[in-house]
Amino acid sequence: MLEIRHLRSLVALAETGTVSRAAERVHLTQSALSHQLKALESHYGAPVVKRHGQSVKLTESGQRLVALARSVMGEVQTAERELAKLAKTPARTLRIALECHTCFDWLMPIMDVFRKDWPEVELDLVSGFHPNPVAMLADGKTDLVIGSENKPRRGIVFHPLFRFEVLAVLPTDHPLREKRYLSAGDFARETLITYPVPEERIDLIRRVLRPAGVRPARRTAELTVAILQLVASRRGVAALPNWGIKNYVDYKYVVARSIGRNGLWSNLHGATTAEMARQPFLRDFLETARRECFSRLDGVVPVQ
Amino acid sequence: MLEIRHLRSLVALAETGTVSRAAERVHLTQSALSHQLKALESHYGAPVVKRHGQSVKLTESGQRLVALARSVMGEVQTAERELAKLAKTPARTLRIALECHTCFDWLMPIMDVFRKDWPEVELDLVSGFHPNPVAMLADGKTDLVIGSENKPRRGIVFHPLFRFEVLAVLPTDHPLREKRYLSAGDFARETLITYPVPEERIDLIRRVLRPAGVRPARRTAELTVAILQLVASRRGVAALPNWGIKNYVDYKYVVARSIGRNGLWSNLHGATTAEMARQPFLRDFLETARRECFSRLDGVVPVQ
DNA sequence: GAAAAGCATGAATACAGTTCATACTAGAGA
DNA sequence: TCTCTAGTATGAACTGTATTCATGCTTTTC
Repeated sequence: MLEIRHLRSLVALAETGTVSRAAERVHLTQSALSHQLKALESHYGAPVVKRHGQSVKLTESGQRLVALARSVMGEVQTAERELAKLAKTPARTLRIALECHTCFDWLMPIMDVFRKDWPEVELDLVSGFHPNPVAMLADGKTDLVIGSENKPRRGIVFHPLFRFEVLAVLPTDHPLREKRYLSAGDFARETLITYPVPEERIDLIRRVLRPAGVRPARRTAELTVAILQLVASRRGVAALPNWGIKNYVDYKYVVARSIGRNGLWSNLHGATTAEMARQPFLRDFLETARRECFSRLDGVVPVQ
Repeated sequence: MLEIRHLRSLVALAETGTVSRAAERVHLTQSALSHQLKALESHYGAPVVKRHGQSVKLTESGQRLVALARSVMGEVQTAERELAKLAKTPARTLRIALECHTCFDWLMPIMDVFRKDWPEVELDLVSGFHPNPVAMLADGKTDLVIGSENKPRRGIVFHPLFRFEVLAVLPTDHPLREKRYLSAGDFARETLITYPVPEERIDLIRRVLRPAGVRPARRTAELTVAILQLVASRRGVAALPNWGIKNYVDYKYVVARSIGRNGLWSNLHGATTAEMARQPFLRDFLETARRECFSRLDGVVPVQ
């Protein structure tokens, strides 16, 4: 029997193009989603997806179901917004903690969009540095943590947001600009300008430099613009998300290069308690974030 | 998390007005539906139904959900019809066996409506008398049995259709017409005109006359009009569904009286195998039948 | 020709939803 | 006012379905 959960899965499948990623999106294992698809196919007596090399493609039946799903999910969303207003719970708050500094940049416009749909939900940013933001969820200190950490933990749900490339940012006249991509060794004699957070929070250090035994000098700045200003004035190099520096690169204020042959990619997640994950307004927030980020930010792709 | 099954339950609740009957409609126990409602209410933080004496009324939230449900179920239905056409299964057949003779009268127009939505489904009427029609389901001799029998049986699902009153039909000048309602004893000296089926299939005999030890003379006729013609010409009395004789009573061809103080009521069900019950076209057929009967037939009420 | 990434599938498992048993409440009828 | 009936609520036990786990197979990539 067709249920809304099947529709959700199908939409995720249509949007990600593979069973595994779709499964992650709807918090299932690849296996579970595979079984689900099989059940649907035997129920309707028609294939829903077609193997197509590595990925899967929706058949005509599948597309019809996705169309249904989109429409139904839209209606459900609208209805749930209205129900939330009718609910007895008076003022609700969504407290958001950020693990990554740059996220401020895209979060603000998304909060504005969200406020239109859910005026009765109070939005708060939990500021300051926190050694273990995810633990704050369990402690009830925050409701949503946005970051890249993704180690499974009892009672905590990770919602994939998007995937982006971390680029090395150089002064326009820096000699390394000649290389197509930078390697760990290239940073050895540079000063690395970062946000004021511990080393293990900086992808470049944790995933590239430290494994290669490279420890460049470090200097910190609070704001993205401040970091870029330091780079432009040749005080060092930085590693920042592609979407965060696009404008500065376009205007030739700085130049950007990939880190490593395939680039250094990072996945952004939203973490919540299992209970919060059930709240319609939270689901809506995450969906808004994904949708808006894909359309606003350049170089952002679905989580892999 | 909201699922389509919740929406189905809510529609049933809105249409029947009580939890018990709604539960029967969606093949659940009263308890299960009660739990379901509670879960919905705690999920949305708002009551969905309000106790209102014997029955229950939907709250504003409940009504909003029912509106959602109606819309979603309509879309699902449309989509499933289209999927059925895309399915590999070539020609499918719905074989209908009737336990009650009069049912021909309302079934024909419903089959016409159904054919428009599901042109690819072949409709067959399984004719002739069958001692145990429900057993034919298990034997694969038929797909749907319409009748009043309702004893639970492994693998067989009973879908409530509607409830109607069986009225005594008398010649216009019969002395019993003076009574507001007839009792078992009143039939003692009458000839009872029935369809040619065994006694236990005739509600009046099984539920009223036999318990009272009354055994009137019997005479049979195949068609409803033939029975009415016999009654009108004073060859005996009959017991027929209210909706089947309305026109004849309105034109004073015969008169009708209740049987017993509260009338003799009968529930009509459609029985299928559990597997067939899952088929979208079958669900659609039953829904069409219910909808059309309620709007076409006078004196028809939901199953109690 | 490995290695990696992805899907399918049978068996084991977990959990949500259902049933069971029972209590409770409102109304109808004596 | 008391009893009876028809309806709903609820906790505990259970069951069946959906999910995960473990694994094998296929395609792509280097």
